Amino acid sequence: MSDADARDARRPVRPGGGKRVTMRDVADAAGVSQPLVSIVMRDVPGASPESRAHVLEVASRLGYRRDERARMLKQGRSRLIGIVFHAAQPFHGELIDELQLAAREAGYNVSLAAVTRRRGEADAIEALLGERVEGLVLLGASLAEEELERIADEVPVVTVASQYSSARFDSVSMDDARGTELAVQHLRERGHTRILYLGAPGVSGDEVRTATFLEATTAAGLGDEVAVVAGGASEAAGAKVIEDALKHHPDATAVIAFNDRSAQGVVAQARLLGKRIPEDLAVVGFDNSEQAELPYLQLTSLAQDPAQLASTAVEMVVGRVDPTAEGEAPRTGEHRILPTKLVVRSSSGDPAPSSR
Amino acid sequence: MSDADARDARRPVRPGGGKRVTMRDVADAAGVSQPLVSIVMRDVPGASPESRAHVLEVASRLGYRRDERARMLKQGRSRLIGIVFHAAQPFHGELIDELQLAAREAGYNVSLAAVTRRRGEADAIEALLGERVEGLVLLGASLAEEELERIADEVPVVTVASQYSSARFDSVSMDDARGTELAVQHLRERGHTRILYLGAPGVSGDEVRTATFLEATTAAGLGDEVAVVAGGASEAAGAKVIEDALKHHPDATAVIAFNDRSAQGVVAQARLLGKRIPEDLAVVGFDNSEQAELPYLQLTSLAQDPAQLASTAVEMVVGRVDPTAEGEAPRTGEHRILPTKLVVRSSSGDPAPSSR
DNA sequence: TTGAAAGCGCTAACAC
DNA sequence: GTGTTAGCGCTTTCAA
Repeated sequence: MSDADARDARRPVRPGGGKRVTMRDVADAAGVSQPLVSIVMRDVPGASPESRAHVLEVASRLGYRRDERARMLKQGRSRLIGIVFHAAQPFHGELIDELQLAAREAGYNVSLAAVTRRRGEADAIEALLGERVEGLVLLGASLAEEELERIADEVPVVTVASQYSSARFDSVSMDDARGTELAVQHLRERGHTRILYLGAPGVSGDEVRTATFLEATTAAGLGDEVAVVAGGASEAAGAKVIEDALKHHPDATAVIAFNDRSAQGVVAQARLLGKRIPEDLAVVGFDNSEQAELPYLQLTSLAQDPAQLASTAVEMVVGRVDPTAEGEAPRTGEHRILPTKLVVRSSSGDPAPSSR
Repeated sequence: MSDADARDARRPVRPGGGKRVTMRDVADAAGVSQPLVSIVMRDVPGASPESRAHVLEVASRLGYRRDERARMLKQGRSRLIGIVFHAAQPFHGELIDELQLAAREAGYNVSLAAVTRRRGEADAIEALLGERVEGLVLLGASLAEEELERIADEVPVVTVASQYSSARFDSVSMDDARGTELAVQHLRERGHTRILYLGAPGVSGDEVRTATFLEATTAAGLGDEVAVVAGGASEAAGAKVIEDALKHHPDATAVIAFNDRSAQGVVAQARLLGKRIPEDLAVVGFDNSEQAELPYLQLTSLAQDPAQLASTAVEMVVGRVDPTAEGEAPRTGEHRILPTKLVVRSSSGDPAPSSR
C-alpha cells in the first residue's frame, strides 16, 4: 500500500471523532507546503496569485475548514470573550446580539454559557474558563462579590446590570437611582401620591431602587402614603403580589414594578380584578423591553439601551485584556452607570396630560 | 538570574493573551514529569497516592486549569455537541437546560451559538463547525432542507421542533397533527363550532397544524364555520391578529393559537375588547410553556416535554457520532415524532364541565 | 510508578 | 514566493 493509498484511505473514513480535512491534506493534494496553505487560508500576503487560487480551489474541493482550536493554541491566545447569560431572560437575548457585534468589531469572538435551572453561574463560568476565554461578561450575575473577585484574578470580569462595587472587577449598569426618581416624579406630576414599589428582593438593582424610592417619596412628603412590597422579577410574581398588595393598600393608585415582566403581571392581574389601567391604577416598569410595546400593555418604562450596555461592557473587558498603546487600563474596578430615560406610554395615564 | 527566577517572573505577567499556568509549570514546580501531571489531572490510574496528592497540591496552589483546546486537539476529537438556539425564545432556554444534561450523561459537552436579529442560522452553524463540534442540534431551524443536507454531509445534524423529512439528517418534533386534533376535539366537546386557527406562516410546525385543523374540522362537518387566519408566533402577532379576526368573524367562540405566546396576545387583547375568557372566547395554545400557568392566563395548551425532546435529540446525534457496539446507526434520515397531550386549564372553559 | 519522545493542526521565524 | 523548522499544551505510546 503506497503513501497515497494510505492518505486516500484515511479521508473517507470519518469515524466517531471524524477525521476531518487538515491543512496537510490540502497541501499534499495541491502539491505545496503546508505553511503555504496557512498563508492562503489566513489571506495574508506571501503567496502568488496562482498558488492562492490553486490552493483555494483544492481546499474547497476537499471541504477544508480551519480548526479554530489549533489556531488558538498556536497563537497562544483565544481572542474569545466569554458571556454568561440566563437562558430564561429574553432581555439577555438582545444583549447577546449587541455583544456579539461589539466583540467582533473589537476583533474578538464570543463564547456563550447559559445559566439554567440546573446549571448555576459558577458552573457556566468554569466552562468558559476551560475554553481559555480572555475576558468574561456576566449578564445579571448574582454570585457573591468575593466569588467574582476570585475569578477576576484569573481573567478580567465585567458584570452587566448587576450591583457590585468591587475594586477588582468592573461593572456597567443603568442608573437605577435616577430611573426610580424619574418614575416617582412622573407619577407625582400626574397627581399620584399613593404609590407602591413592587420590588424583587435579591435581584440585582432592587436594593438601589428600593432605597431611592423611599428617599424620593419621603422627600416629597409622601412618606405615609407609599409602600414597598416584596415581589419578584417575573410575570407570576407581579400577578401574585399585586393581588395581595391591593388588599393591604386598596387606595393605591400607582405601582412601580421591578421590571417589565412583573409589570405585565401587575397589569393583567389588576385588570382581572376589575381595575382599569391607567384610570384606576397607573403602572411603570423597568427595562423598556419589547413587551412594553405590546398593544394591550403600552407600558411606561425606564429604558436602558442594550447596545450601549453591550458596547461599554466589551470596551471595558477588552481594555483590560489588551493594555494597548498608551494603555492606561485602570488598576482598580471601574463601575459605569449609563443614563436611563423614561419612555411614557399609556399605562401611566393619558399620553399627553395637559393639566395634572 | 536562575531558572527559578525566570519561572517566577513569568507567572505574574499575565499580559494581553495571558500566560496561564501550564502542565509544564506544575510539573517543574512539583519536580515531576509533565505527563505524570497529565495522569493526575485526568484522574486515571498510574500515579502513586503521594505523587498524586503532591501534584494536586501544587496545581491548586499555582491555580492550574486544564486547557480544553489542547486536550481536544491531542485527542483528535472534541466530544462537543453544537446547539443552535434562538436567543429570543424562552422555550429554547428550557431545551438548553435539558440538552446540557442529556449531553453530559452521554459524555459530551455542548457549545452554544445564538441566532439573533442580526445573526442568522447559517452563521451560527459555521461558528460551531469551526469549533469542530461532532454533532449539531438545531432548535427551531428554518433553513432550506438542502442547506441542512449540505451541512449534514460534514457532521450529523438533528433538528428539534422543525418540519423536515430529509433522508440525510434526523429530526425530532412533537406530534403537531395529533395535537391539533386534540385541540379541535376538546373544543367541540365543549360545544364550540365556530373555531379560528391563528397560524404563524413560515414557522416550523404551522403547515401541519393548519392542514390538520382544516381536515379535522371538515371531517366534523364544521367546514363553513371555521377559519384560518395568518398571524405569527409572538404576543404582538396574536394581539394584532385577533383584533382583525374578531371583526371578520365576530361570531367565533374559540381560537386555537399557534403557540402560547400568540395565545397570550389573543387573551389579553380580547379581554381589552370586552370579551370574557373563556365565556365569550375559549383559547388553546401550543407548548404548555411556563406562561401557560400564569394565574391570569390559565391557558389550555398542548404539551411537549422538553426533557424528552432533548434526550431524544442527543440520543440521535450521539448515535451517529458514535457508531458504537453493534452500532446500527441508521443510514437514512430518521424523523421521530413525540407524543403530545392536552393540558386543560380554564382558558378553554370550566375545568370540569359536567354536561357539554 | 515514572519519564522520554512523539504528534494533534495550526502559525511564526527564518532560510532559500 | 515558497519550503523548512519549531512549538503552542496536552495525551499517548513506549521504555526504564
